[in-house]
Amino acid sequence: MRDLKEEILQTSLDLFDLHGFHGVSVNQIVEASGTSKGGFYHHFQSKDELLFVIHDTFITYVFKEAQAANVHHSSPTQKIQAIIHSFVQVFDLYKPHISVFYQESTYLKPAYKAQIKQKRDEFKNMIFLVIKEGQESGEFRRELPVEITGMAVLGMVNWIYKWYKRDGAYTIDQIAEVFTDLTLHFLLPSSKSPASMEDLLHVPFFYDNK
Amino acid sequence: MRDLKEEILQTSLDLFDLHGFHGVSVNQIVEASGTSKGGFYHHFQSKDELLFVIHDTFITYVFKEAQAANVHHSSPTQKIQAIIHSFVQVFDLYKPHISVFYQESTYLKPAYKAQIKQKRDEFKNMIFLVIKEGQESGEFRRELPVEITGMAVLGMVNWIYKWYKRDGAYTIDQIAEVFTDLTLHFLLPSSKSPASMEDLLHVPFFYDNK
DNA sequence: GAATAAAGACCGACTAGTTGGTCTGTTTTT
DNA sequence: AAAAACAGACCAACTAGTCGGTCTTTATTC
Repeated sequence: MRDLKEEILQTSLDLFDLHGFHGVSVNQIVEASGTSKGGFYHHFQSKDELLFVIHDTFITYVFKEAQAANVHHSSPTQKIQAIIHSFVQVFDLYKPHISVFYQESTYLKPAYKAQIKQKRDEFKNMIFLVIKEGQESGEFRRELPVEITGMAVLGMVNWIYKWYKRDGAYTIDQIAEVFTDLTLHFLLPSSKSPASMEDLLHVPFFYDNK
Repeated sequence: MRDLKEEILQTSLDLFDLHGFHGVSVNQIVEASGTSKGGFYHHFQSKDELLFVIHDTFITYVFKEAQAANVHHSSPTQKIQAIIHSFVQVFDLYKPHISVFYQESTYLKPAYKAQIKQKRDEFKNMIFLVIKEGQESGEFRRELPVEITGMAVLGMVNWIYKWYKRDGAYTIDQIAEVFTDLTLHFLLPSSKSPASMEDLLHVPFFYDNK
């Protein structure tokens, strides 16, 4: 009656998050999920397929979220704000998936790796496009090279998985707000930046810096 | 006559970079280095020690560089500029080390892991301190929470290892300049930002954006 | 400087344990 | 009754690491 496949996924997700893909054997997964080798291989062709499913679940979600943010807003500033915000939120929702995604993608079999890479690139290009769009409309600083700037944003956000903890000093919302603040500060021309920022950022918890 | 230990290090570094720590067996290392099991275990106590040496080499270097930058400059703005610049350069010098450092640290044995973590934390704290110093002196925006802002900088730079390639579209110097530009743009108060920036950033290759 | 001794560098067959995966059989659901 | 869901003993391949032995370099003595 219980969904064994889901059980295996959750269990292995937690184990991989703790010990890495190669730090966990199929036997360990099987034991921790309260099943058997037979149970495992009934639902997954191989350990590698399990790894792929984890990757795919996550990247598919992120991409759809970004796409929604892209469609529902008109100005590049609003778009990048929405993308960063939803993207950062993901790190609270999908923490274990993400750890696996960024730590273990090396070990994906070529056929799987290619699929993941494609979706990942699409997401990356969406961010690049928004930046370019913003530059062309004159909202964003034209001096910035799109790729480097885009990778800066991606790096800043992606790195969250290395340090974010639910019970840490900052909530995921606070992180999202600061990161959008930082991003807009380097994207928007300095003249525009301070004045119009006040409308966008409702500076919630910042004043506790003594 | 050749330095076998160094040969093993370089070879395994390249192999780990390509296939990950667990994707490469000691036998493969031994074969690719043109030596034997005996040769390997004469120089390294275990495969785990090899992993540690790679980690330690890199983090020790980075920390010393940052420390130097910290001492040789007085103002926080100059410090953060120097730190980012030298830090980004490292990604050209130590690419394989860094891949291993960020991908495989999960697999360090506890005793080794503790050592690395300490050095890594020291480096992180140096960046936090510079930001805090800048806020206290009034150079940097006081609204920003130190930790989140610091992790943004770290993430932005650290992520380089995922995408930088020597024969890519941008040199490591270009990346370093853009990243310091971005960082100063969100650290410095908006009023200061544009005017004083022109002195700091000699905007070299930016005008090729059509 | 030749002879000898000692230490370090290196070799490779071997082992004990673990790994992902299979296969036959049983139970449970449709 | 047939098909899907699961169990668990089993296996071949591979793993990190060992160990007795050899070669090469260095130190010491005559």
